[in-house]
Amino acid sequence: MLSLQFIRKNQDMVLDALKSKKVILNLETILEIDTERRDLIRNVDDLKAKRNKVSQLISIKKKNNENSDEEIKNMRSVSENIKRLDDKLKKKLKKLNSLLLYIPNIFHNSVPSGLSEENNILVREWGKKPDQNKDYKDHVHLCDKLNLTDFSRASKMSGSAFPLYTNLGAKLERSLINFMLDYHIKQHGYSELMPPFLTNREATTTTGQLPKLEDDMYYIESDDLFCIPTAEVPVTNMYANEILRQDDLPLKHVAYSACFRREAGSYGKDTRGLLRVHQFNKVEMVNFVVPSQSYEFLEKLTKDAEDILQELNLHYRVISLCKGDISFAAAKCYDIEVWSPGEQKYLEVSSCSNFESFQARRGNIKYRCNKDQKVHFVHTLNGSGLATPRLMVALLETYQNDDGSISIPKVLQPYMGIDVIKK
RNA sequence: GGAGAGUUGGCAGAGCGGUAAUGCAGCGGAUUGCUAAUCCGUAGUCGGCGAUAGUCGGCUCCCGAGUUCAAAUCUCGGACUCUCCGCCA
Repeated sequence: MLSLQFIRKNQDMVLDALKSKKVILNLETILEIDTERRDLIRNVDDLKAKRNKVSQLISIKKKNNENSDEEIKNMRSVSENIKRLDDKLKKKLKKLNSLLLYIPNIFHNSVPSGLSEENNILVREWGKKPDQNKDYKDHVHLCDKLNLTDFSRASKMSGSAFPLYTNLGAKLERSLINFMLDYHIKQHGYSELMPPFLTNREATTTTGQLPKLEDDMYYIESDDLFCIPTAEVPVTNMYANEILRQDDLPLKHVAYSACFRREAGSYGKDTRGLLRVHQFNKVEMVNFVVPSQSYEFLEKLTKDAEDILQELNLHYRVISLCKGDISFAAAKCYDIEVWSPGEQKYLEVSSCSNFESFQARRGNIKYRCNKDQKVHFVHTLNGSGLATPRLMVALLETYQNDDGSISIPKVLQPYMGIDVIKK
């Protein structure tokens, strides 16, 4: 959410964000309602000031046993007017707020222009593509041969695109999660959380999934709760409606969660195996920081995610998303894509974003500044570190051997207890 | 699912129809000056005027509705926390 004051003063930036993020919304309407709002506030505040003054007077007269019938009579009509205007104001505010929730975040000035994927900028690459002459089997083939997943049986209980990991596949999944958690905690100083996987409407609005993306969420109607699409939702809301101490910042949390996405509208795209699934596991990093430092932390957070791929020795690249590719709530975003030898393409395994004060404003997350003792919104950031399905794809494919077995990377061996998966 | 208790400014805690005591902490200032004491100021938010400093006003005692000239205080509805009972992993 942006402040009305900001919108009033920076209409061009807001229009750019609306256009780039493909949000259809009439800014004029919002500004008109805002003007009406301010007029109403002025009127009703004047009346209330009058009421307060006269009430004071009545109180004094009563104490002195003086008659105040005249004042009381006058105040009756004043109060009626106040009520009328307050109702009107409340309706305006409600309408205004519902519109404001649809305004996307504005861009940081380093975000590349352009509306499509091709305009994303390659920031860096790490490692090398594995030997291009080798005959790489894809992960579906490998999982099948080594009994690591069982999609056809999963469909019996949940339908398509819900993974069922089996045997060493399940253990590998668990190992990846534990390795990543342990690594971020030990090497990067994160504190661990295990959050609820269902969140209410309010919390889901804070992070920006609602109201715009409700169709992409799994929803439990009887309790008005949403299955989280990422641990970002519960973790970011941890400090909702709180004023944090500046000395407590930065707060860096890492959390494992299952993630649920309906992927409405993306049927037929990347449907094979683990490439796009409705439920997956992810280790998520969330930062709460002082505004002046948030872009430093975005770089750091992205490196934290990259470290996992480096430890696993997997080839990847980092790209800076252009205006048209950045999500609704983000001001700037890096995607990390790992190389899949089986697919012969890069797969997104992490998205690291700075939301600046966008989520903080929606969730009312503030801190008290040491210097001036005033209260300001924090900046929130988050990034996957990492999501497992595509990581597993790249891992299995990259580490496959000619005899059909799969070597286990060194860092995972303590978790797996073996160094190779074979038939 | 049933019963009870509670929710007040960063924290603690009074007030129970006349417009938020007090204590502590933090921050700012004053004063005295021997590792401290004392005193003063200091919540958030929205709006008006003002270039800024500032200043004036509104709102805010968990949320919402109601009664009243006036609600932290009374009535109704709801959320959350704690305790007990029931059921269940």
